[in-house]
Amino acid sequence: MLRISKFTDYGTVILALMADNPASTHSAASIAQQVGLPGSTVSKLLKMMNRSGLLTSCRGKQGGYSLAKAPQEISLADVVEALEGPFGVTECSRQNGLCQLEERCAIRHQWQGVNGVIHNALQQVSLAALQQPSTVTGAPDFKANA
Amino acid sequence: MLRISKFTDYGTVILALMADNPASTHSAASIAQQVGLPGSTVSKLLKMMNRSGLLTSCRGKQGGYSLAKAPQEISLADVVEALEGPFGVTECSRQNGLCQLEERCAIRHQWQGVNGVIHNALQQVSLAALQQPSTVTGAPDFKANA
DNA sequence: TAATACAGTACCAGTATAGTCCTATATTGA
DNA sequence: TCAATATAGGACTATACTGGTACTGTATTA
Repeated sequence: MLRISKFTDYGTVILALMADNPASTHSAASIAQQVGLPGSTVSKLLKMMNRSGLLTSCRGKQGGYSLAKAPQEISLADVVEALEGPFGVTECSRQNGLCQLEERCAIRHQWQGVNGVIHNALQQVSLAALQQPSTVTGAPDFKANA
Repeated sequence: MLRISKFTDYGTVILALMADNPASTHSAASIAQQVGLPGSTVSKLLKMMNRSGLLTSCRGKQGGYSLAKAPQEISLADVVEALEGPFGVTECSRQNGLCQLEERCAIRHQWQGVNGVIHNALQQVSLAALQQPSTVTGAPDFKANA
């Protein structure tokens, strides 16, 4: 299924919330309360995004998580890769050698092109853009060069 | 995971093969032999794509499957929808009422925008384009209207 | 030193995926 | 009419992934 996981979806919701106050630190509990998700789930997500470098963390009283970069500098592609691993809409666009059809596949390069277009689309949407009423629009631009 | 299923991947390979000879009928067995996939799997895929209206079928001797439309008129979006159901990269862009966060989600409309961009990208790649050496390129066009 | 909050990991249930198999039905040609 | 071919429609299985929970450990602060 061409769909992001719920975790990634939740991740973007959490990050968008944090982007409202990029300077302050947010505890897992307070985030969970605000987005309406189980604390354990939110905590797991925050840990994953911290390990991927999207967040910074601080333990102890007054501890919590903060954005590691400015909201303008974190894209949806970053979030997807942080929570789902290397980007790739097909087996072959993720890593060579995974697909049994690789040798005889006639359309591998075309899928890799599509992969790039979708990746690009996600890269162009930042956390800052997510906060705007309706930021994402327009159609991709394709060229038939043959 | 933002990835098409193997079935969808196989489906595009099969359709691209059929698009080489759009006029003739292809039996499941001959297709399986050519693409190097198990006959039962190919047969299942062909049945699904037939039911979705991408193919037409004919039983009996000399029977088989043919493309229901010209290769130019079948897009990757059509194939994805035929084999994976309604298009949607998030729960909320697939159908209303599926996501528990729907009420309080601040970024739902932005994701729906991203969904549209990706759908558009897939719609612009036809089976005919898949046959070309390197057809898909370019970056999507975004507008920040706020 | 106790409370707070993150770090890491293991675990479980539910669901999706990929693949196989079996029976039924339609078509064709001898 | 009969037999061979080929699709139609399922049921079924094993595996992997997903989403969610729980538990133990560690760092920070008052």
